[in-house]
Amino acid sequence: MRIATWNVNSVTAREPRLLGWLRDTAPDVVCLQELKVATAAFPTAAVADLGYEAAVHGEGRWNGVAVLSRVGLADVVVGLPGGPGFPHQEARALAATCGGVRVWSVYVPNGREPDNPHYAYKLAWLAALRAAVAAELASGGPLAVLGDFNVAPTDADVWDRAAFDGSTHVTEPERAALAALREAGLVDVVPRPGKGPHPFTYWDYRAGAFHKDMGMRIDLVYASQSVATAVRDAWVDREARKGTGPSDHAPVVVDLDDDGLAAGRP
DNA sequence: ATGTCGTGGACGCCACGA
Repeated sequence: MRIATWNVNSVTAREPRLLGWLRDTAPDVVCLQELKVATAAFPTAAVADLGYEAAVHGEGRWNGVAVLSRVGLADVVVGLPGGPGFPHQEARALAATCGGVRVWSVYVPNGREPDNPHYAYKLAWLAALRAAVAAELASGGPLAVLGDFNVAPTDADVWDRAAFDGSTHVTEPERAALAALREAGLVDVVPRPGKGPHPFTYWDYRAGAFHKDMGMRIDLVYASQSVATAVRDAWVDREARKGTGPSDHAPVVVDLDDDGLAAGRP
């Protein structure tokens, strides 16, 4: 089974590239973030033509998450149970069971600046995610949380640590929130590097950041032990960041061994 | 370091978020 995550930065603007990427990459399950469309405006028919069912949680101008699957899509939960609002609940999480794996698509709040109320919201949101994940892990089934976490887990996950002094994405409390997810039972499935030493997944549109590899690894795959042990390969699809009209994020693709996955099921 | 995107409101640009 091939699973992936991609922050598309507007599914409307990215629709041609998304459809082409689905054809070329043929993932079984894809988690999408930053749809920037209302649920009704998601290109459901276009992805259905490629064989994908879609569970969509949109909200207009910002946010928005989805799970696309061609291996079944059941028990959809929209939103983060017990999650905080800013001030209202935003479209930042959606869960579904696909091919026997519980899959979450998450778009963690950005945080803006460490002294911004959005930063406290980010930490509260991550705490709620941990609680929701712990509840899911109690069932013992395979689980994978994929998405834009807006946190670089280590200093090696940003192009220049010094450039992030005083910024979000690298602070100790944000990293502690990721550590808490790992302590709850999830494993950070780190993709192998592409060009350059770091498996970055995001590069700013400005200043030629992509070509200078001034990136960050903030799109993460956090998998339960049974899923992590089934990982055959994981990589960043840098091709999707190239050319005309890319998202500022590249997809992360993970191949799972189906036998290993089956063996890990209770 | 802040150079670019994307969106939507009232435009032919601006504010905002990332």
